[in-house]
Amino acid sequence: MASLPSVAVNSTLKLEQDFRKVPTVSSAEDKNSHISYQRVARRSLDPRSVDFQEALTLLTEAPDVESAYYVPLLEDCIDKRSLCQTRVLHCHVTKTGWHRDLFLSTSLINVYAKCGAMDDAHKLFNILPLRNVVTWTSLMTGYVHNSLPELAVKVFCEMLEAGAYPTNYTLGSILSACSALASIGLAKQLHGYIIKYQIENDMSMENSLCSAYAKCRHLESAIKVFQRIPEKNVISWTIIISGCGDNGEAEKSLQLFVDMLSENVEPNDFTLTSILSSCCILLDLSFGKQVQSFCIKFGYHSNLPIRNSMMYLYLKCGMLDEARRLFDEMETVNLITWNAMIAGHAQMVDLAKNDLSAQRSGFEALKIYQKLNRSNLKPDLFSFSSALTVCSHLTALDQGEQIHAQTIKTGFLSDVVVGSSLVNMYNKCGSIEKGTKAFVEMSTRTLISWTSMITGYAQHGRSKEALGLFDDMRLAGVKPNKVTFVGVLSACSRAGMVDEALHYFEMMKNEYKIKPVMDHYACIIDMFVRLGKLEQAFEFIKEMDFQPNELIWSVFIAGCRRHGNMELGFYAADRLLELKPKDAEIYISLLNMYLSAGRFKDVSRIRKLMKQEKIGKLKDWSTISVKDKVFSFQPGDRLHFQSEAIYELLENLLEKAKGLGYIPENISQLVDEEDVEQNSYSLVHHSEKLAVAFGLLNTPKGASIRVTKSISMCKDSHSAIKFFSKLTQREIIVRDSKRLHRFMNGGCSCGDHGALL
DNA sequence: CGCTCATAAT
Repeated sequence: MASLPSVAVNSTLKLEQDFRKVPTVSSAEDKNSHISYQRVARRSLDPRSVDFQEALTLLTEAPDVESAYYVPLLEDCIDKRSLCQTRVLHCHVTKTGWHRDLFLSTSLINVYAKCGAMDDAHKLFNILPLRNVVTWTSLMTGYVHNSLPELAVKVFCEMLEAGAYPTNYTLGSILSACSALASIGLAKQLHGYIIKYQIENDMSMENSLCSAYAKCRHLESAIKVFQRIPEKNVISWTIIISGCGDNGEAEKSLQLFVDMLSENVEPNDFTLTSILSSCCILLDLSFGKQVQSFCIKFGYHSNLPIRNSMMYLYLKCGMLDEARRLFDEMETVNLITWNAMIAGHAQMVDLAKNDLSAQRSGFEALKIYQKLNRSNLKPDLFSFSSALTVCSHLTALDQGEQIHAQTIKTGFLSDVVVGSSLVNMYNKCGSIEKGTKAFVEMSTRTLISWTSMITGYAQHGRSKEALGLFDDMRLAGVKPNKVTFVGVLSACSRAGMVDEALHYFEMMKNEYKIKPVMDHYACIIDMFVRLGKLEQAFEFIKEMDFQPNELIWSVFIAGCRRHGNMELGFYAADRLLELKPKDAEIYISLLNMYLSAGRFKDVSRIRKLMKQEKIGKLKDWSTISVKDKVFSFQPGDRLHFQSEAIYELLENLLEKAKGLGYIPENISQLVDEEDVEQNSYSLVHHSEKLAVAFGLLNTPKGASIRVTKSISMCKDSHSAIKFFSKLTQREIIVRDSKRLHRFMNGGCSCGDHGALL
């Protein structure tokens, strides 16, 4: 090549100083003056030497410029993701006439795409007098990377119509659009093109094809493609490992990881995070720990995604302290770290409802969420939906409302998942009105949103609204699933709508081909039981395709007690005991049944069984949150600092309630013998009464009281709190292990069939 | 010449 023009030489001289600062210059590259100039030009873009504008000036003045000279400038635009600078460069290219160069135009499309400016990219594409397959592919890739896979497909079709032949690059790009769209039809078509156009077997493209099948949930096809890749690289393995994990074959993905190692393919950070994600699915901490040592061995120990995944694995396995240790050790964290911590603590609330420490981890989740807010990161839809889910479990309406406000401010409210979490939160916190409002204001609704609202109405005893919404949902073209039908059937059950219930039950089976599960039967049986139609309930139990479970018998027995059909009750009790239940609540309810029937032989039989089966004590506790602090109460609790005031208020209220017709029931039935010994009979109150009294004392007049309780409310507390709501003119919400109770003005939303014990 | 492949969470 001809010697460099004087101006360029000057710039070389100027830049040599910079070369001295940068020691890594390969002599091989220097032999080629072409590349050397590129290096110079690239160096010239270093902000320490010459700015971008100056580099452009150099190029303007330089003779014999080749299009490749622009490469460093193009790269600089990509590095900086600077749309502004890209436009300047584009102008320059146009002015100097280089825009006629296909290489440069294609590169510019690519740069615009990398800057996220697909409008500019496509405009430029439209005015090009000439296009080749690379130009088309660049535009398509731009759409894929900017999360517009539909448009990528559109461009692909236009390209075929224009008569251009796709290459392996084109197919690779469009296959990743296909992955994003998860469209199996498209995947198969593209696979067909590969064969039809005899596109050269290229490992990248085969990887993309494998990934597309996996993302379309056609794991078998993905595995076939994978097996046929002659030279599998680490990416091929990573695709199939994560594909198995995503498609319910987590064990298989662990096996593949082992296979990969035995074929001497070294995993990278992507592989290791994928495999840790599979460990999360399987809750396989021991495999996870082995992977952890791999991470150290291969030098990924401080890799953030890996640390996040490892931390999440500990969280998933319930080892919160270990996870916290990892969290504290991290010098850098990202939003995913925070979200994993929030979600990890949030799931604990779900796991064991009868465990106070699990409840505490819910509050810990909210604390972490608040810390995130004080950090330099901003919560996203994952943070919001997890935090809202926690609020719904904890009946923490105040915190939930604060988060609602934040979702509005940040614009995340429009997200369907956030919207659904919000609806769910309000409904679970006992505010069906706010839940409805949030639901109505959603711009789009998914199956989950509809189901959540239908279930909300059903839980609040608003059967008509629940069924009306179910019709709306079907009109909107959303297909109900089995969870939706649990909501629908429980709405019918609550309202005693026998014909409707049976109609929907048949609809579910015939029209939607959903096989009824235990919860569906439980709704129907509960309905007959509520109506006192025990024989019909019993017939239904006998007709079921499978053995009734503990829930079915419990519901049935509660009905037998209520309606005084003890013969059926005793029969059902024996069937229930055959299932060897582990739930203390079940035994207590049987004890109560035999006690009230005066069958003391059976009482001692049950007590003996409880010892045999090692059934622990009934763990009754309630929590209430006041001003962001959580207070928990146990039955007969006198340890609390406000004990005296609480008991005084309770006695006072109970006295007044008696005047209005409250009849205390023998609550000693529910308390274990030890407890009775420790406290005199009349002073033992169940935890929810104490929590409600505490709430009345510590919240402003007229404020709602929200309590969560570990087990079902008993009839006595239920009746008492109804009177409390009338006497104090307060709304009192108690979420127990089975139901939502909203007490207002002497009534309860559960329709008085809620107390099982 | 330039354009393609994969990861962590609700």
